[in-house]
Amino acid sequence: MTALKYSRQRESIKHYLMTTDKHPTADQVYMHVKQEFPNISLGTVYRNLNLLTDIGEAVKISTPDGGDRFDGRLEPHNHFLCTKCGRLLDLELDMKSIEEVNRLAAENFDGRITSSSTLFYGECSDCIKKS
Amino acid sequence: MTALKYSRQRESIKHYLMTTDKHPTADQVYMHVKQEFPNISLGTVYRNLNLLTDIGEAVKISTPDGGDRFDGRLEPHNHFLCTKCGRLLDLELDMKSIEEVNRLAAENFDGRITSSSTLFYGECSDCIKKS
DNA sequence: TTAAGTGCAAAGACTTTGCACCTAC
DNA sequence: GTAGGTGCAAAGTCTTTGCACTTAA
Repeated sequence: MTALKYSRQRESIKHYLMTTDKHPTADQVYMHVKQEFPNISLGTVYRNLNLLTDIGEAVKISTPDGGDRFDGRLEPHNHFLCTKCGRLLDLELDMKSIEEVNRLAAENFDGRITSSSTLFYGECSDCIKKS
Repeated sequence: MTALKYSRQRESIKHYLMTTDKHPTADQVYMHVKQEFPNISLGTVYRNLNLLTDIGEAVKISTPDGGDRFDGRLEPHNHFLCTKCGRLLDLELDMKSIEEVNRLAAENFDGRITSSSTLFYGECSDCIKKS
């Protein structure tokens, strides 16, 4: 049982995640928070990202390319990964649809589903324009 | 332009992926194929898993815990990750539902969605029994 | 005061790659 | 014969961790 203590670094990381839609990697978070805390270390960033994820104040998103991405948007939502440029975008799918999908999935499954996350693949509008 | 040449090692890897439902990691594939090819190297396994993935004969699944998992089942389907024991299971969701989800997602999105993969989280039946 | 957090650097886990040799075609 | 594949080991990338120091409470 370990009490959570305030830290300016953690607040800064959390604030960044909550105000960006970039789904940054740990390293991108590090680069950003470094502007405010030039001495912060990557280890601290990782520790805090994992801590925030554990207590439900951030979400970790795994993609098939490269390192994990982090998201400070906490409502259930889904993501789109552009297979051309690697950009990860929020993708709206209303709560009702998400619940419906979970319900459908649960029908023939004997475990307990608590959440789901869909990753859509394709080409983002920027990449479509360029081609 | 690089022509694909037959290799017994690659066939063995592919066969293993097609006949197991274990969603093995690269290392687990290595351990298995090693029984048939004692000298095979982990590098070869990775090279072939990536090759198979590239040509669409295997699917790479990223999860928030540990390394990527590989799947030889090619029809669109989804997965369930037990957050207790880490097991990754196939989870049925009929094609129509998948298409419906993709359609819903595409509605308010200006990119092009080509596929989707949903990862469900929760507790598997074995872990429920034990608790 | 003291448990929790930090910075740093070393270690770990996972994956890729260069190279000399081997094999399908 | 030769482009492609393999085994091996070294290198790369991403992440975690031990430790001495700092800080919130």
